Amino acid sequence: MPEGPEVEHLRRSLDPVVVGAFVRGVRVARRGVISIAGASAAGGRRISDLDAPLLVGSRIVATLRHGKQMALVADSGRALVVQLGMTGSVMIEPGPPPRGMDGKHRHVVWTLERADPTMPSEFRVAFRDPRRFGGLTAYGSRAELDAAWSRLGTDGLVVTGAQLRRGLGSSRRPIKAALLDQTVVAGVGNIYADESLFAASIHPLTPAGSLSAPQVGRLAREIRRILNHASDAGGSTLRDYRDAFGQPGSAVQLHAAYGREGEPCVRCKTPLQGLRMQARATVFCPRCQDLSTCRKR
DNA sequence: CTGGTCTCCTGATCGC
DNA sequence: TGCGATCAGGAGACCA
Repeated sequence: MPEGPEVEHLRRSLDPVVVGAFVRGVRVARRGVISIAGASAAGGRRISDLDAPLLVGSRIVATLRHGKQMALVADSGRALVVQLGMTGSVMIEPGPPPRGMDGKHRHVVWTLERADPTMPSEFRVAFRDPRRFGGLTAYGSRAELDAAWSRLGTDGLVVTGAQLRRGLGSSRRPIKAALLDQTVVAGVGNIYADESLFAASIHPLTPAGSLSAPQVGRLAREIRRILNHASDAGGSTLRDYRDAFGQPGSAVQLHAAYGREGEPCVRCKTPLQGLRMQARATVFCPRCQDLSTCRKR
């Protein structure tokens, strides 16, 4: 499932193709995936009213990312945020539309054009999301986008110990639940929460506010390291994730905890344990991540 | 305010 | 071979 590293890698693969491109048109197959910031859902809007929010008639000047959200910024000042949810993808389509299953659930398809010898002058960019946990949110200005992103926690690829400590506060909820909260730290999802806690030797059920400053510092360091490493490896492709060119990522090979329940810990060979938290699979090493050693308060 | 649970949604996989 | 049940989970709604 796409988390910060997958979205970052998608952004990197998309950036050189879309920045500088002109948005000639858009086809909206499912209005429900679009929302307009500060307004009601786009469901009742006329399709033509969605042209400007979807950046038609403007040129894309930048791609940005915060946490699991990616934004396309246009020279009109507008910004469009893409959230991939579970199964979302943004794909560049230089040729004919994909057939079969890959051609289904393409909810929004833009036509872009650019003067570039490496691409046809006109190509499509498709937002596809079978399960529809993702969607598009249109912002009228960069300031609105910044305001929305300021309500999220610091991005996980750059989060410091002090910032993470501030985000965790004195909460007694399990540290893993806190890491999944995007207002605490943005971009950490189920996979990288497990990986980070494993790397920092912290049990997922440890009350967040009971961690010592050095423990939180180490956790922040591991989050940064793991998210950046995974981004460079192209993200974790379990099943659905692909970059803008349809390529899977190889970061699954880096996983030491996620998806390895019952397998030996890479550090101490103890079989990894599993539990469910908030209906999410959680894997940890009962020896390396011992709950009893956490600081009591 | 906080933290837990429910809900959305479809494709892959499993058991019979 | 077919088919129903189960599972995957991000994020916001909802509730105690």
